Amino acid sequence: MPRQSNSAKSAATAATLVHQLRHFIAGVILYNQRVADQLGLHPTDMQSLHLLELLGPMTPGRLAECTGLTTGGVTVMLDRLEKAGYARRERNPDDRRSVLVHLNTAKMARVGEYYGAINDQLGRFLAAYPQRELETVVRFLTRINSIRTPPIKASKEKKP
Amino acid sequence: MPRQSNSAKSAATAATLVHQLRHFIAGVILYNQRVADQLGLHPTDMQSLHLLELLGPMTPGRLAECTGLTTGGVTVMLDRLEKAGYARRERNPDDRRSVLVHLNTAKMARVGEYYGAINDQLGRFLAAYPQRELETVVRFLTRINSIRTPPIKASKEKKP
DNA sequence: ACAAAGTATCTTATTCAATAAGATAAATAT
DNA sequence: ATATTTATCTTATTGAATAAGATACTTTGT
Repeated sequence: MPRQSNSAKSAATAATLVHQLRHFIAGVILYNQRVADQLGLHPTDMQSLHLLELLGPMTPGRLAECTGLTTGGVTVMLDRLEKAGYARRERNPDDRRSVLVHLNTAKMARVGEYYGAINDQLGRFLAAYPQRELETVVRFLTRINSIRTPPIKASKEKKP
Repeated sequence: MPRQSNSAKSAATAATLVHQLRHFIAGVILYNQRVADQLGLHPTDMQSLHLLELLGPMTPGRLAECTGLTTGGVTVMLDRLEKAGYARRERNPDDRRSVLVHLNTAKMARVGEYYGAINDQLGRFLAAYPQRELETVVRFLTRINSIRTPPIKASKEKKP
């Protein structure tokens, strides 16, 4: 067997990494879908709840950007989430045209229970994992998250 | 500042990791949504294309399991994908009730172009990354992917 | 200070993906 | 052989998301 050059080896590692990452993502998307189903929500709703948890209260407009929905779509989604008690609109002190979406933390705790099984498994997995390696992974993720995501236009191709 | 115990430190690392992971996932979901938009597809369609790429040809039934759709939903999605030339149904040699969904690789290459920008960035990022650390990350992802995902029922809560 | 332009959200009519329930056909079990 | 199970498809229906435009507030330019 011919020995690999360092760069070939590194390319192979990168390819494996991408592959494992894609598997991971596919699994997460399916899991989210299942949880959403259980809660009577849509993947889009789940995504919004996650975003609000991660980034804190934000305007419907920003939520539209972060979910890829139109602002009209966000309006009806918020009506839905508000009616079901997941979130509420509060006036934005900085701009009276605007509104801030806040989560209902009690309700979110209930949502969290649906992630309980996977959280437990993940918790045990991580607790048993070598600290040094976890730190390496954290660094990796943090850096990858800081990559400015790319020049994708938010809108559809127009036919000319 | 009080010094942290090792287990406290490890718990903190785990929490950071989960947080970064959630950010990563939210970003990926948004990106997928954007690409789907561009292609005139739905997130569900994208997910199916990804699954078929990752796992190879499979039956509509398995696709239903992996996407969380009903089999009827898969049927119409496949009609859609087939009409648009992304995939085709071929008879399953092992079971004549059944069918295998194959991707159109030429068309998938075109889909890949929409991931071009991010792939380039990711490629450069990974090429510049220390090989040892990438290997650590690959190991991490591989193990996390092998965790048998959890006891979530595929169906909605019934009201009793 | 005022009008014009810009921005943020909401409204409404419409479209079409997804579901639910059941039909069809083939495989497996009794 | 017949019954049961499994795999996909069909059809009617629902409702999420869009597109286009309305409303309300802010900012900018004169």
